[in-house]
Amino acid sequence: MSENKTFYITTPIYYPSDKLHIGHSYTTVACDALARFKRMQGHDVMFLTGTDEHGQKIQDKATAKGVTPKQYVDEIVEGQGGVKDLWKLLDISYDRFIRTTDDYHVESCQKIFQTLYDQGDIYKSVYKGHYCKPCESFWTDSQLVEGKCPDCGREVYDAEEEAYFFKTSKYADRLLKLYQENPQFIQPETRKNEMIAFINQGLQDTCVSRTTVPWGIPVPFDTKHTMYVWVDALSNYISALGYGNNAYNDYDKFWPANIHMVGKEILRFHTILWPAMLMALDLPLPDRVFGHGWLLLDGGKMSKSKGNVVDPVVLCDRYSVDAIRYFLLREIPFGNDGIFSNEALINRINSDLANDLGNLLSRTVAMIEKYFGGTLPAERTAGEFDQDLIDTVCAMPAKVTECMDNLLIPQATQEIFKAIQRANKYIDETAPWALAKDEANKPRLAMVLYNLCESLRMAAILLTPFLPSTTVKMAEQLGLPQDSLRFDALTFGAKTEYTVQKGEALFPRIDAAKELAELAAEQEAKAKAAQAEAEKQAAAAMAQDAEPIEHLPEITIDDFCKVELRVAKVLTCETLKESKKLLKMTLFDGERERTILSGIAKWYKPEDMIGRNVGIVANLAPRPMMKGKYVSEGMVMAADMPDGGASVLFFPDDVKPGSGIH
RNA sequence: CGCGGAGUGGAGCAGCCUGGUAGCUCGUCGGGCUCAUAACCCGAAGGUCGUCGGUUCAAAUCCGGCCUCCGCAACCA
Repeated sequence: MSENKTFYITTPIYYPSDKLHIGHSYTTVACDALARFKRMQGHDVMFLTGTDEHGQKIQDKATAKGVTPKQYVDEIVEGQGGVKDLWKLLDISYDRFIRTTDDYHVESCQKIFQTLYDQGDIYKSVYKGHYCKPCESFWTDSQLVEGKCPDCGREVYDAEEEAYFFKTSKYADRLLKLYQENPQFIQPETRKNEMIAFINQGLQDTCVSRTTVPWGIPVPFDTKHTMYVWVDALSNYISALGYGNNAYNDYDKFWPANIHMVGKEILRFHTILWPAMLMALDLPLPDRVFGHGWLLLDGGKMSKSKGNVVDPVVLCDRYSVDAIRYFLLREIPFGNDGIFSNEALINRINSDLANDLGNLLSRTVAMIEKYFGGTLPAERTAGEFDQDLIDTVCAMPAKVTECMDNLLIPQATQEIFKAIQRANKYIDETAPWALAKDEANKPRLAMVLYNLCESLRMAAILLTPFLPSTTVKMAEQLGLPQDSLRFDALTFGAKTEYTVQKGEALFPRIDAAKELAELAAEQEAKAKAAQAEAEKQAAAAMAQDAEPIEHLPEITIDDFCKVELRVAKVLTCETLKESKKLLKMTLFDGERERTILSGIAKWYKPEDMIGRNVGIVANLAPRPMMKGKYVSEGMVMAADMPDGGASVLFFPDDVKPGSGIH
């Protein structure tokens, strides 16, 4: 049992409504490092990733593009630069890739749905919500923005829809017991409290079908319904092993999963709904669910309109795949959010990869070539400082393993770099260049360089799960056979002969100032392009949405001249106790002061108005307002805004009050 | 008072459970070295640990009040 233990790790299945970004890459790279590490430890690993391809949004996107939903997701998943290409680029060693549109998955889902229905865990009821007709979408109370449709901002009305529900509430007690008996089930710990609190609030049953979204797996016994997200998405973790289908036959071998790695936003579904579903199916539960943090940007979240979406492909082209992998694995703290910035990225690459690791290899190999023509002689003499280096390097495997077992990925990388730094210090302590001056010191010099080679070899083995292509280059330069990067070779002294060959720098040092300037320029160009695109789309949307304007009958120039439009300067402006809508202003119209009351108090404060030039209708008959308390002598010109607000027409300060407007 | 988390030298974090000279990485400054990718090594400066109060011989650490920031609050694909 200890031999060939299995290890099953999953990423979330990603929603391919658009290109994946650096956040998705983070999750996947983290799983990849864990999977590779476990494989090297000798575990029989199943590393699953995939895509969640149903739902309204994909249907909409496909329609907009004029293709079928399946064609749309095929392109994003399998097409050029798609999801699979991205994982290839990032050296993701997944064993299986599941698409929720795969036939075998559909088959499994339908069986699971049917089973749950037959045993009464899924039942038919009515889903109450708010419906937006133009968007054809249901919304819950909490989704509404100021009581209106979050997509289009229009009015919604209460509506009911027939739907199937899963009895989540039935499993509340068993879930709480699960958390209590398996403290490691939810990680990190702080999230666990959130989940417990959530359950204690009282669980409601989960809506698991829709009649309004055709792009989904049909409910087998009631085909006007399609499955709504959860059964479809979550069951991928077992359908991919062959549960409920004949495509695979690995369920008994790999289930239950050792780790479901998920983003913190979907942790709840994986720690409440998913175990509840498994309980209902009477299946074993996964060992743990890890909710990792997000990769945030300097200025907040990534958003397309800001033009600051970080594209992993661009970064890999620029800095190499392993540099990006390393940054992601090293920089995001355990379970917390991390911040992505170009500066942090460049600093991390320079200080750890270029200065410490790359330079250590470079100086070691260079010295062996320079002093021994590339091959270390067998005659070597131990000496001062050796033991401390060897102790540090030998302690490294156990420390790294412990970190990885506890999912402390950044700490694991740190342990390796501690040894690398110790090796750099060792060079300073032993000063090989001084030894080289005297032929008598050659055996000592050989030992110093040998110890460095062994340190580098050990580090390379342990770095392989994190930096798979870099360690191959290291092995080449150190003259190690291709298959020597194995955990069973993690013994100091296991390799005795070294013939090295200098190669290119592992990670060329980046000129940070120059690079940042270039990136800033690119970023600006992108933001501009994004803005232009957004404006274009907004204009198109406006044209499409434009409601017919009610035109007034045509008038002559004489009619127009009857209206006296003038510029006036606001002298005073105050709010009125009696009215929330009105601002009372006195204005200078070029010859006298006049009072105007204007219904703009909701959108303008007095200080916004005072001293500004506005356009007024000057010959409007004075009108008593507020029951005759005030008389308004004219009208301030303003445009109607879509939200019902007003935008006042201001003139530049150098326009003389009293100027006519035509 | 809805639930929960966080506030530590310029930046990012650890330490808090199990009170007892405040630690790490980056940055800054000074020095050393020259094998190496202007890299490496050593040293220094810099923090009354958000705030007020309490417990204690002793509090970043335990307890309470307050301020600030951030997650979650139900179906979001």
